[in-house]
Amino acid sequence: MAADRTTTSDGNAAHRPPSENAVAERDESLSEAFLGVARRLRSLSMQALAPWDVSPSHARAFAVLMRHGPMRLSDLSDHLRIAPRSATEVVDALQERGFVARTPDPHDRRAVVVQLTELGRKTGDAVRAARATEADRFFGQLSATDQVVLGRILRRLAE
Amino acid sequence: MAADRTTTSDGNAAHRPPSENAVAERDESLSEAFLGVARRLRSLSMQALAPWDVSPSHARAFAVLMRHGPMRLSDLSDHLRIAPRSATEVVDALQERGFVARTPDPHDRRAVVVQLTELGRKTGDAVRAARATEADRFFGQLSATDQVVLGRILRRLAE
DNA sequence: CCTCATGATGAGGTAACCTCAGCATATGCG
DNA sequence: CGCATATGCTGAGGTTACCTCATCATGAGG
Repeated sequence: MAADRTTTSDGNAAHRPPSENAVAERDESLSEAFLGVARRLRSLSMQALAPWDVSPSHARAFAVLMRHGPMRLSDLSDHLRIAPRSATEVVDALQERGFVARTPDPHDRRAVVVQLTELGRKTGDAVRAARATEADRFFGQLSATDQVVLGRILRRLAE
Repeated sequence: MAADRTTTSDGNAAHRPPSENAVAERDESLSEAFLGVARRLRSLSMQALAPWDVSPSHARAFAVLMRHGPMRLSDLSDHLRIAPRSATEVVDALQERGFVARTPDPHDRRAVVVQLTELGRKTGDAVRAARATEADRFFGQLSATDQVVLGRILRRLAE
């Protein structure tokens, strides 16, 4: 079903148009606020990546593969911090779209090495650019200092 | 299926135990870092709320109803910033567990008013406490100043 | 050699959303 | 008043992004 974008007409919901009047809470807990912003960010990312039929989690895999080159599926799952089974799914999606190829690991016949195809590299660059632009728009609402601070805070919260 | 917690044994994954060695990226983009932290936060929240068989999104609805009292389903969806259809689902779940009741709106026979039951109020308090504790543990990694700053940043990013 | 660990994947499940249709009721207007 | 249109909720069905458990092949150690 690869690039079957029958349902990708306008993506899904893009951003919330529930009833015009976004009442929304003012006094949320930090957790709620954080999750809320994350939801919004994910939605915007999906929009930004839609032209390549790529989702945020696909983009994460792209980033890892572009940064570190070919690697075993299990290594990819470690980098992404997801279960190996879930990495299989991401790779399936990327492979369907022709962005990566599975090749057997010469040192371990159980293992599979995932690597970007030529198309994958090109698309990966475009995706990276799109994400950067999108992030600029989103986090650009903050002062430069706040962006730095946020980065530091996030790094700490990620353990 | 209400409180069918057959699959709720240990929740799901709680936190990532993919392969011991969490390689994980160091130089992520702000977006990736943000989404990553959100994923972790959601997972921790789910654990914290599991004893009441309540999910993070249910907890959000709880919070709104406790803060503003009974309201129409569509108003709830506005507060939660989700589509009305999605609010129906949240209310279904809460009703199955006996936490809320649907009553007809006396002024508009199409509308449904959602309100907490006695059990809902009690559970809501417990849930609120649990969330607070959990948030303290999570955001407690940050200095008091950073927590304030983060709050401000989030509020801005939420528009 | 035989047991046990490990890599990937099939099967099936959850959470949290969404859209589109359809139905009932409300409402404005000629 | 009568009807077209708008609004409120929900059934049906779909997506993303994860997960566990079971299975199968292969690697490694005693």
